[in-house]
Amino acid sequence: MASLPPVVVANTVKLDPDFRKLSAPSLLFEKKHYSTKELNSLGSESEEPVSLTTEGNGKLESSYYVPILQECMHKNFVSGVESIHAHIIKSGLVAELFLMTFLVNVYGKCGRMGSARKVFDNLPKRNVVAWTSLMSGYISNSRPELAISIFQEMLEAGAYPTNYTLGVFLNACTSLCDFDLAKQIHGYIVKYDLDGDASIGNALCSLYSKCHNLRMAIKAFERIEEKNVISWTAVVSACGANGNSALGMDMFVKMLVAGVEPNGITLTSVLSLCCTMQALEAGSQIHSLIMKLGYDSDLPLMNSVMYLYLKSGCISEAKKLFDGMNSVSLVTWNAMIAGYAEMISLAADGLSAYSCGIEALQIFQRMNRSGLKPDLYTFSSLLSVCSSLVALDQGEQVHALTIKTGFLSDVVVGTALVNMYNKCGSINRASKAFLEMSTRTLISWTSMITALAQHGRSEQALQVFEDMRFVGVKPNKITFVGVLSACSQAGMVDRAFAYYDMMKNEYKINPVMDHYACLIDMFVRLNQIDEAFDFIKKTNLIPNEFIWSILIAGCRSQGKLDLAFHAAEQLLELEPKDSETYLLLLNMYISAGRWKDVSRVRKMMRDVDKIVEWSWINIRNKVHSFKFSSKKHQSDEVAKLLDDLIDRAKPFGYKAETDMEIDEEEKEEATNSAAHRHSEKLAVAFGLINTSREVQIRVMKNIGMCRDCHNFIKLVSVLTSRTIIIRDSKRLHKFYNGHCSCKDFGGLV
DNA sequence: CTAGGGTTAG
Repeated sequence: MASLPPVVVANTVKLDPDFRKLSAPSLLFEKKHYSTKELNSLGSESEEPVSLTTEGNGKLESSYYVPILQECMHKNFVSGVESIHAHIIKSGLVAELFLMTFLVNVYGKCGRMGSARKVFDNLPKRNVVAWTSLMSGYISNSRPELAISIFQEMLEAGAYPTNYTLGVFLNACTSLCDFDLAKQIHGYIVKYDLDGDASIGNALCSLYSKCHNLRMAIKAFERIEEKNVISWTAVVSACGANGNSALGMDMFVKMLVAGVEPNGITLTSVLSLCCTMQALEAGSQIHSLIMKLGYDSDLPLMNSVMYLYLKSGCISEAKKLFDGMNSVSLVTWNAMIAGYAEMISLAADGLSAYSCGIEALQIFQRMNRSGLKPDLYTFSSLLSVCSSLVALDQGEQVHALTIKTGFLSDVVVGTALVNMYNKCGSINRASKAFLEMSTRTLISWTSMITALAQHGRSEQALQVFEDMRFVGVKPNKITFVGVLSACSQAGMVDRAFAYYDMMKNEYKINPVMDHYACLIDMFVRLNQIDEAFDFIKKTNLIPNEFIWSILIAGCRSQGKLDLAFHAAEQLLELEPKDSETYLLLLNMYISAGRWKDVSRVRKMMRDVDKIVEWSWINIRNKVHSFKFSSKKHQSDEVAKLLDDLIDRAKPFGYKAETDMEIDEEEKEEATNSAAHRHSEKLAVAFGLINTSREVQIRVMKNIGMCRDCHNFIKLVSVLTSRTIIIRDSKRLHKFYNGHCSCKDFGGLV
């Protein structure tokens, strides 16, 4: 459905400017509550709903059916609705306008638009509420374009829209992101001064929220004369959706002060704010409020509470909620899987990260056994877990499942697949997954560009970037990080600056630290340290920790130690929060024998959380983890293989460097066993022993690799003729035939 | 009777 011609609304069809008078009377019937048992008995064939019949000739009036239908709708009990519909026909009530109009609404809410349309077509008399219900049904069943054409049909039939109809129409525009169409109606609304109405104002608020105009969304909210709970909810979620959670919280507090009681939907929106703000304290207060207001059986709401606890690391709280739910939905399972997937990156050490990932995969298996079918959210979380664990085998299984369930064609799933293969070190399969996608978003393109750049395929990365521009997709700042890092890897200075200018001038994107880091990294790779410092001076750049680390690595590999120590002092002044940074400095001072500085850095390190070094390797669906350990703690087989490899590496010029983080008294032992101690060496050796020749070794490490291990693994790839992939906290290293895909500039410690 | 919500890839 293309956009509505502008004349239709404003001129051709006459609208009653005072249509607020036309709005329907309020609810005529009191709500009545039925137990689940009663409702279930309605669905069964054998039992007649005689219990509902009271007196007279056994004929029910339409007023009996409305609250029951409402209850069925609320519980999404579709067969109950159908059963009641059958009774309505039997009772000869099909001519009851109010009842049949309500049924249109109920069928729409239950996702049965075919039935809704049938009831609508057989209405004794069409009315604006039925038209509006039909529109609303199509919107909530993901066919907003049909809502627009129903609106046109309605106008052509000569019916007047009400404030509700215009609100619903705006919602259709919001779902379609058809802001031009919305503008036409908005013009009409402004002309007749209708934006003080809640139905219209609420819809305007959501509309502006969807087009990322928070200022206008708030303005629309403020213009509503009688703000109701929906208005407040709309503005709270508008703040959340546009990255201003704190303002959303303020709004929620204002709502409470104004004496408007939040409902389940409001509380869900507020919890989502707590989630993004990591506000566990506020979140648990909301949890109490939920219990107090009696919303503790609202499943979507409890899903949000559970997700907040998961994201805040309160696993036991989340599990308690999960186990306490008497029914769970797909969203519940998805939230659990996503929660554990998220925890991987927050985990303090390798082992707990790994167990979070395994937990996520096991939850998925339990979900499968419970008979629920996964959806795109399930798949994107699962693929992210496989990426984090560098679990190619499991990733392939998930890939197979996406084909089986038909979700492979989903753009989010396709992109997640590209990332999974990339992070598992298989750029070829990542490219294949990308090429097989039927539609691609900016994020898909950016993922592919970044993946190619990470694997050192700069020309291909830039080609994909040009293809992306050719098909009319507008790059953003993250795309340019990928582009600039491709140029940096290949040392293409001219092209790097051409793209840098393109970013600033053609796309009006202001450079951020990551862009500067790429350019500085490029100079460093070309051994142009002075140019790097010139660039910093020229742009008045205040380097961050990451940029200083790049500069230090460059100075060291060029033997410009004075400059390296100068940079190191600058870095120390930033008081890094990251113990890896201190390790780099410590390592430098140790190798220079500057023991005074060593103890100074050690003192500073005490205030920083110490990182435990971990590596793990996934072999035949089983994960083996290794930590920094001395020779006597290793298995004989691993120690023997490492000894052998070190001996064979020596003729190629390998010399074990002094270990980095050791105590003075350990210094003596360290020199001899340094090469044995780092976890990635142990994991690689274990992998070599336990896999066949054609299998690639995939190791994951929680902090950056050191230079010694990097040199050593390069030689191992020659000595054993194997491909070895190590993904550390900074990047992916793919070792093959004595070379690494990072071209030795992986920000090595 | 018609409006507002949760899990989402770089």
